[in-house]
Amino acid sequence: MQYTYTMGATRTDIYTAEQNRIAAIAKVIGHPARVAILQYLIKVDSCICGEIVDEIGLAQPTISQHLREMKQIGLIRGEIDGTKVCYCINQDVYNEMKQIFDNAFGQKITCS
Amino acid sequence: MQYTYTMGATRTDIYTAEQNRIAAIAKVIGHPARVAILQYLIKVDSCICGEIVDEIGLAQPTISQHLREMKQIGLIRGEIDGTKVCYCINQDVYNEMKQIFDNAFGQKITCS
DNA sequence: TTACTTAATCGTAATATTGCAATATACATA
DNA sequence: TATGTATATTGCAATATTACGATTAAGTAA
Repeated sequence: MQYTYTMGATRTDIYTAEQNRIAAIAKVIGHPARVAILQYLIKVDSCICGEIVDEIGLAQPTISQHLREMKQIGLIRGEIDGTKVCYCINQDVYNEMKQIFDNAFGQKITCS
Repeated sequence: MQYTYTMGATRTDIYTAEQNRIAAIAKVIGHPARVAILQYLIKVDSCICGEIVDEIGLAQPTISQHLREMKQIGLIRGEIDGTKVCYCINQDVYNEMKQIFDNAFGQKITCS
């Protein structure tokens, strides 16, 4: 027998592109380290990777990994400046994220 | 040497309660099946578990598992009605979720 | 009581995520 | 060139998540 799914992995094939996109963005926010990074970037506008490492309190490779995930969905951008990398929020994707929770789910209906 | 972390698990201890709460809510939205369930519940207002199973296209135990996660953060409620369970959105937590992405991250600043 | 319906739970297999040490890379400086 | 600085990558250990078959539990109906 052939399976239409892969054991353990999310079945992205049975959802719409919008549902997968919403989930991908929410998933990135779904870790407190990345919430903290996002809040910090909002506060300071832009900063180098080392500042984020100091701010959050995780090891440098762990922060680097979280930053990569945030970059992959386009939520932040990293600009190389010598040996340093300056990170800032990508306004377009940040706004997309906000729109999702404003509009994508529509207005709330009363629960009976 | 003693470690202050548990290998593989998220270090919730180094974040604020708000950061952990935001992450917990976003994490639940961070799977397309749960996005689809939420959208469906918004559309039909309330329905029994079996309808969700038919709608989404995952096995019944898998849907049951997703529903439990949504219940755990309070996003939905399940009311037993005979052999059936009627699910609906919990307006309070739904609004909290929306507030988070309206207010918690503040207004966007321009990226240099 | 027996059979059916509905949904939750258990058990399991597989992938995904989290975290860090060690290392690699790339630039800067002496 | 050699040393230092800053960040990314690799490798690994451990936990977490996803998915489903089998079973259980609880109500309903014959």
